[in-house]
Amino acid sequence: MDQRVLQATAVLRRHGYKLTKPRRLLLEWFYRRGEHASAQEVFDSLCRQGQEIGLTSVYRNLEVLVKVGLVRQICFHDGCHRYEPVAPGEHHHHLICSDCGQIIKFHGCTFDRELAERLEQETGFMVNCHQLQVFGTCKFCQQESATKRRTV
Amino acid sequence: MDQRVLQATAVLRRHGYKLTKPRRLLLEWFYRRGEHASAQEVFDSLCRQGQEIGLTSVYRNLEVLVKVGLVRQICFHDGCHRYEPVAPGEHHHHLICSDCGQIIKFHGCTFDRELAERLEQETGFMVNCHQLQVFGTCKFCQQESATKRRTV
DNA sequence: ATTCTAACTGAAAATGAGTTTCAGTTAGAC
DNA sequence: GTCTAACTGAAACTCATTTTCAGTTAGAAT
Ligand SMILES: [Mn+2]
Ligand SMILES: [Mn+2]
Ligand SMILES: [Zn+2]
Ligand SMILES: [Zn+2]
Repeated sequence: MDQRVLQATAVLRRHGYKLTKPRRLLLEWFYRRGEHASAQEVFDSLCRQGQEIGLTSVYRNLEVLVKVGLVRQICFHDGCHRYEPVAPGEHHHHLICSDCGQIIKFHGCTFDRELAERLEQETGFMVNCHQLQVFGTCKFCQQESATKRRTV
Repeated sequence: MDQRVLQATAVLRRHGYKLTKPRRLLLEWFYRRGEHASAQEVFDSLCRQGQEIGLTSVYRNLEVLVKVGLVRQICFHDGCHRYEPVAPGEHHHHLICSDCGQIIKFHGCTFDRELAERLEQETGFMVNCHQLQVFGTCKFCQQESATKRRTV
């Protein structure tokens, strides 16, 4: 079994979860396939691979994987939640086109320990993680709307 | 009519929208009531006030207000979209308790023009706005889980 | 290895946020 | 005032996600 899947299994165990077939399939899928997938997309992809898994289990176990910190849930305002594997030591955020929904990831986050500590002191919260979404218009959609303006 | 509603009306007109009763009710509601409300909550609150408006119109016009930039849509991962009025010159983000869902707003964002410009150059996007969510555990939920651990 | 059972699975039904439809109404241009 | 494209709201619909429940399984205990 893949090294990452093995480590993830240990994390599940530590939280009192068994390693079941659906969980293994999800972990393998994320570690070889991808980012920003919806529950339905993961399900469809696994079905196409000929794997046996129920859509209910996909939803249920995505929730488990998010809870133990192996997967991150993100909202891109496109009608469903999307998921991506958490890679230790890696940190990125997303640039989203408000017109077409295209998603680009980027590095170089400006959220720092200083701000986190200030928030903890001022609010009593214990800060755990953060998500940043930058919205804009992609190159293609900019041209698109420029063309339309000229034509009208 | 309230000054802010009047200004907002001008924005709507500029974008080719009429000022209808539902739109006026929504604007008035946001400018005197609040932040982080779901469509259903705005609807319920207006009904309790004895106002006549359909839930369909609430959804439809929240979309319009977001499109013209008078209202912001945010996802707090609690099952529905939430909305808050955009106040020019004001800029804040949110600290969310992963346990109980409590939302605290904070100022002092570290997203800067420099990062925005770097993204624009590297991706060709035109950056418009951004949202930052910081997740953690609130004071109450920290105690809660400490107590539970001791009791078990 | 066999037994045991709490955790787990998946099909089907239910839920609920949000959207679409459509017949009637209205803002506001002329 | 007249006219009509934009708008409204009730009802029907969509579809992501959750719940239910009868049957299965991981893995702890013996
Ligand atoms: Mn990503
Ligand atoms: Mn806010
Ligand atoms: Zn960051
Ligand atoms: Zn900011």
